[in-house]
Amino acid sequence: MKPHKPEHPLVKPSQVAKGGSFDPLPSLPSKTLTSFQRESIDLFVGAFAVLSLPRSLGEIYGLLYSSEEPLAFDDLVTRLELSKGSVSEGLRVLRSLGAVNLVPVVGSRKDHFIAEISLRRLAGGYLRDRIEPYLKGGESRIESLRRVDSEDHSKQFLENRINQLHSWHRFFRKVLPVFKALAGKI
Amino acid sequence: MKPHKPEHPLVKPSQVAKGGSFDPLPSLPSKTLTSFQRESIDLFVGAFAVLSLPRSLGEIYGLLYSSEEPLAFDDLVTRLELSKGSVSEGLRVLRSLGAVNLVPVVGSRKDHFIAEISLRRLAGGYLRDRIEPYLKGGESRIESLRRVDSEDHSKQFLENRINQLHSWHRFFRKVLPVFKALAGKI
DNA sequence: GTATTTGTTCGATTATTTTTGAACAATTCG
DNA sequence: CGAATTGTTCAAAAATAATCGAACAAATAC
Repeated sequence: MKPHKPEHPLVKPSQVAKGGSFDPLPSLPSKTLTSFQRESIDLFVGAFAVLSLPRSLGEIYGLLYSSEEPLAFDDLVTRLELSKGSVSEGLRVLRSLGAVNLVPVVGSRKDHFIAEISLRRLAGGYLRDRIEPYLKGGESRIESLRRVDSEDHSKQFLENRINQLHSWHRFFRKVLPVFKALAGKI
Repeated sequence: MKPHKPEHPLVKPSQVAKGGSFDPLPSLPSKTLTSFQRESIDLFVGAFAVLSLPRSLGEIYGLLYSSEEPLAFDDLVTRLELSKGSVSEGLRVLRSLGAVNLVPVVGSRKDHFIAEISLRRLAGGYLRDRIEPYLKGGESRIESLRRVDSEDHSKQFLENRINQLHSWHRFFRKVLPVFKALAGKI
């Protein structure tokens, strides 16, 4: 059956890669930010959205990335106009991903943060936390498929599918390290 | 400052790569499904979750993947116990991603669907729809950063950052095709 | 010790996404 | 032409996720 109406959006707004279209983002905090910082935040909010990571993470990373000096917790709260809760949580996740590092600043007892700028480490953290755990468990899952008996399926079909799953699995296990290695060259 | 309490989950449930842990998924439809189908659905729901794609998409793809014959719209509705709306929308997205194909079935006027099983096409569709648009626009965005004047930033710092963004951008533009090509070899 | 600063926690609120279901449109059947 | 089948649409509900903010804890300062 044909569609009643011609078209319809394909991806959800938060995942839309707003690339060339410079349509105004849902209003970014502007006060006390340089235009470089504003544009960077914008850029990273978009990049994080591609990975389905929340906007606040993109804002925090973007501001740190575009700041010459380490920023304190409090700077993030005031400049991004985020709540302390969001910043605390955001930093926790970013740090666990290895995207943000805590640095000591002499003469201050506040924590200070800088953006990790090694692509290798950025990509590595993301893959480690978000992709690899799934791949890791996949092995045994696929193996357990071999142990289901045919029921309604032809032996042939089952074997083809399971073999394919295996080879997909091997593929990703092989390619991720290659990807990381390449990222290390940047 | 140190955390008050030791730990806390790191990623949201929907993104958790439930790998080795065979904890029961939030209840899957079981009626009329073979155990191979149930396990496959489970597997793909997890894989789709890694990409932050909704559970219903994983279920639909998983069932098609593990079905020997093409399935009609209606089969999906009844076997997965999803609403017609969800299946319609799910198929629309999966088709647009190139993950599901419409096939003719003689003697039936219903639409019938099969899973795309070429990794090359699967990955290609995802990258094309979700990643490439962002990369595409990135070019001009980064270029426009060059035109902001220094304000508070040192010339040096700005240049470093912008050059790095450029090289990241080049990296991804180069690596994605390589990835696709590799996926084509499977 | 008491106060202040700094950051975390967590329940509540808001925002977003996903799913449902009923109305509707298109197509084929008789 | 109706009637039946097949699938789409879209508003509303449900589910999930993100953010806020007040209460709290830890560490240092005084």
